[in-house]
Amino acid sequence: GGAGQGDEEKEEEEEEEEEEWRCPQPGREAAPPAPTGHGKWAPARNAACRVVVHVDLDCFYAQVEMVRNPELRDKPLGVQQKSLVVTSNYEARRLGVKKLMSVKDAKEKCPQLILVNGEDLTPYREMSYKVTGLLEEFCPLVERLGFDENFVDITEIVEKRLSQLQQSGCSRVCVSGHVYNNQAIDLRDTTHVRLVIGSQIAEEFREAMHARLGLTGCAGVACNKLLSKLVSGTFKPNQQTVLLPESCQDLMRNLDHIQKVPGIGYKTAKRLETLGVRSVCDLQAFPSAVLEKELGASAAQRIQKLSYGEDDSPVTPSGPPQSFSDEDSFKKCSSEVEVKEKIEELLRSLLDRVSKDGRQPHTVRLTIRHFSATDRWFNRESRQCAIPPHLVQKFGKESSNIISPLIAILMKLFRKMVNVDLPFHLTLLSVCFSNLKDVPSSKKGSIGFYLKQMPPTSSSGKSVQEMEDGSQGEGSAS
DNA sequence: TGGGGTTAT
DNA sequence: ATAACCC
Repeated sequence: GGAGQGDEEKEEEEEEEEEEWRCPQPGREAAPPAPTGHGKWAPARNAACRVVVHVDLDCFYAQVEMVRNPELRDKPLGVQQKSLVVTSNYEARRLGVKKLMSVKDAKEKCPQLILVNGEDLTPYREMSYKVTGLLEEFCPLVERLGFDENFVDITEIVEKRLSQLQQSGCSRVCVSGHVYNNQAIDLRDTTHVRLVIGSQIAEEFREAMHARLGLTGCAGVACNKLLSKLVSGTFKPNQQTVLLPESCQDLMRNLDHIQKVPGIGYKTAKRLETLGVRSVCDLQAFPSAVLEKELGASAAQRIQKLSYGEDDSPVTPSGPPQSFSDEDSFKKCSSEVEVKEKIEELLRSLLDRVSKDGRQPHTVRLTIRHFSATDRWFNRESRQCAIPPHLVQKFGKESSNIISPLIAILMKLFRKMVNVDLPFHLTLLSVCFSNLKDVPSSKKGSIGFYLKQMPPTSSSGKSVQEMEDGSQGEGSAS
């Protein structure tokens, strides 16, 4: 369904920023009290919609630094990685510090700027997962996007509250926060009602984040991920906005460039420009057949639907991370010894993270970037390989010397990419563990595990022997 | 111009 | 293994 196409007749109602609404008068075209399984005669606008919230933390790294050190609260603050200010707080933004500004420019614009180093992402990563975890307490369908954004599919919570409301005969529902375009709410429209309830839940999310974690952020509420994400940015620090379907086209056409559409990145935007497609309107009106020849049928259909605000992609629960990586960039690295030292440093912190996670990676990858005066991106190369099983087993364990065999593997991967007999000039090294698997429960070979986890079966009661058998290959390292 | 992540091909 | 996308 074209979300914004069906312009049903609806009466104008009085509305303000925070509204109160009465239920439909009995006798007028009242919405049937059917949560989802309505009959075939129900008007199309009563079809159940998804309700998706996009939660977007305000200037995340800077906020985390301010939570860690409240003295920074009211001062202009920037988070620095190498020669860049990657994020700043609103005080600094007021004084002209923009996202991803060079330290040089930022200091010129704002000499009082306080800078903290943010190259170690550990505090941000930890806070990020606290936010996701908090949202997961409300509802299991939480998808992460980067460290500072989450999508939550709250359709089920909304349905539950809707039927509670209907059963209790409650006649008032109040929107929380802004309504995009200041559009009038029609409470006879169950989609409106669902989204209004969604706005209340979004408010609860933000209240919980502030009360429990001290964080502020924006939220957008809409019928799909695309729209919720786009609408969350309409009122910016620490506010929320709900999009009603009738304003969908407005939202999409207000985007000044196609690259603002999430899912249309740098490359496709460039290719579309070649075709003369610059605005969202251009993309909507562009002949599908031509677009499919240029981008392939799949991508073409997907992005053209995106241009109409249509997005049926589900909120996919992220769960634990699929990979752990650690990287470092630098001006120059040109000897094998240097490479080995850098790799070892990356490896140490990675192994720490992996062992805290508890799962075992089965793949390791090394990525490098060669120096290039022009075009700093694109020239990354990587090689990966399976981690030999005998090393995989050593992952959760303390003390075992897993680090030197891993360095050996990574140096082999390095030599697959770089002929060390020739001069080289690297500007980045990255190590990534992936293909993470839960450690098989039959092989959790630590003493502590057996002492604590003795299961109810009688056969496992004689585990003193099993413990010694089972720990032969693994526990011996300690 | 950071230091991360994901999915598709 | 790379290329695209996201932050």
